Amino acid sequence: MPGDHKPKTANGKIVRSTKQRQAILDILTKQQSHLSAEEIYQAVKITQPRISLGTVYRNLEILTELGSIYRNSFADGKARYESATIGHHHHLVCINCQDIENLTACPMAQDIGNLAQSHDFEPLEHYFEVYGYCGKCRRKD
Amino acid sequence: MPGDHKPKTANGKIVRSTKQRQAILDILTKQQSHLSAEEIYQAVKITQPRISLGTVYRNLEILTELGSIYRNSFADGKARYESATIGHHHHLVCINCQDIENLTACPMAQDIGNLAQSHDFEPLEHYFEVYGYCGKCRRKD
DNA sequence: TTTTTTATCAGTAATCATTCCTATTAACGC
DNA sequence: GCGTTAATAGGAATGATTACTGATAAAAAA
Ligand SMILES: [Mn+2]
Ligand SMILES: [Mn+2]
Ligand SMILES: [Zn+2]
Ligand SMILES: [Zn+2]
Repeated sequence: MPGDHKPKTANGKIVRSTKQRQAILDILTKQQSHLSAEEIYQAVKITQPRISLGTVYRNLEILTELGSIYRNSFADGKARYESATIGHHHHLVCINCQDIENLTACPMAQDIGNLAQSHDFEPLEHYFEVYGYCGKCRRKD
Repeated sequence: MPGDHKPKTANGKIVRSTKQRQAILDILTKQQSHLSAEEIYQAVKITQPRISLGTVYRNLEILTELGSIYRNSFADGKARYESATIGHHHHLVCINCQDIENLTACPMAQDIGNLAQSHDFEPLEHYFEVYGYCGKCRRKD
């Protein structure tokens, strides 16, 4: 089958299937939340007690490159990961309870998508995050 | 004059006027670029040779709180600061030459602004960044 | 002006997320 | 199974940011 290659990363190396990488992907697929590297590390240790934090970081990078997961960096300066099965979306972040809600609407689908022409810019990726108070926290105040 | 208060931070402390803080604000006002804390530190050392990096960080936090400057955290995980005199805007980031261009258009001014109602969410701040290739780098390729 | 108060300072240590290093392990094509 | 080499565990190193501490200097009070 021409064109049917093994998955490769940007550096050209063939990506092997390992228990550690599969366990990380499983957690993100089942939990459908926005987990930090440390949180993923704690969760995956249940089934893979000997896994190291470095392995978690390396696999999160590979899985992001493969398009299996999304990496999002939020205002607190730490990255959070989620399964890509849900598809492209954005985020509403509560500054009180830290809860992160997905937002299906995308600004690039609107007139802002025209910025490429007017600014001579070729967009590849984009991020849109809204910070504020979620319904629960608003009612507590 | 009722209502004419001294500037205060969130914790209620009066904000004093110091050479160090003024020098940091001057650099961001004159350069009108997106500088990291380290870059600001190097620039301010010219006029304030004894300033410390900790002082730079503390003042960037205070100036952000006062609304005099904007803090933006980009995908590389480090914060960059700019004068707030230009007003609210967003960013086009070139992934080749790292140049950051301002984008006046704002997604919140479009239909996405309605998300507050449909998601029971009270938006306070938001960030929109587009990553891709600027005109210069696109023509080199 | 002189004194008092205390926000801010310089210097430095500590923290936190992330990346790098190296010897060892294990996936997978043959 | 065997050999190649991607991937791993463990730990050290890095880089950005924050916290601590005694000294300094803006405001405020006297
Ligand atoms: Mn999400
Ligand atoms: Mn800007
Ligand atoms: Zn989008
Ligand atoms: Zn906006």
